[in-house]
Amino acid sequence: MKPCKLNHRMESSLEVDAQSRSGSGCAAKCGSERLENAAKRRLAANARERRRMQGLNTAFDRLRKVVPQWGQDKKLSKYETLQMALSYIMALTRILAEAERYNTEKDWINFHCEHFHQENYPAYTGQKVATEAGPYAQRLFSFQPDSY
DNA sequence: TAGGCCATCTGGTCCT
DNA sequence: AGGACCAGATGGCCTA
Repeated sequence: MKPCKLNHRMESSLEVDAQSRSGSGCAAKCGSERLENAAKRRLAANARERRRMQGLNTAFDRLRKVVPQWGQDKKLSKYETLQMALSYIMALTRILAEAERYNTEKDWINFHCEHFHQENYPAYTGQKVATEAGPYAQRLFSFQPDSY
């Protein structure tokens, strides 16, 4: 949980709001009720936003689990996860396309078993496929992510 | 210590 | 009106 500096900012802005309203006819009680309701709405919105972001993070975690992450002891960042998912999907799409070009299932499986190893994958973000990895890996992971 | 990544708060906009 | 979504701001934590 983060410290509540921002809450202090919120409180002060609400104070300004309340002061501007209560100056004329509005009773002090009315002003304080408005202030209280505004604060409650804000807190509720904050809680909703927290839940929403937690849901998003859960989705990222699920995506991390299905995306290749060989030997990466460190967890992929959100950006890296998206880039890797994109590369992975494109690679699988290519594999399916290749399958149509091979006559027998056995030929196709043999072809991919020979080349489908970790060293043929670039490590997710922006790394170019090493030329030594061979034409298969280059075809498989030709995608280059945009730079920031 | 700087830079990257992240969680949270916040106000604005859009949608129902 | 209220909720969902988004982007900007801010500050904490971690690592090179």
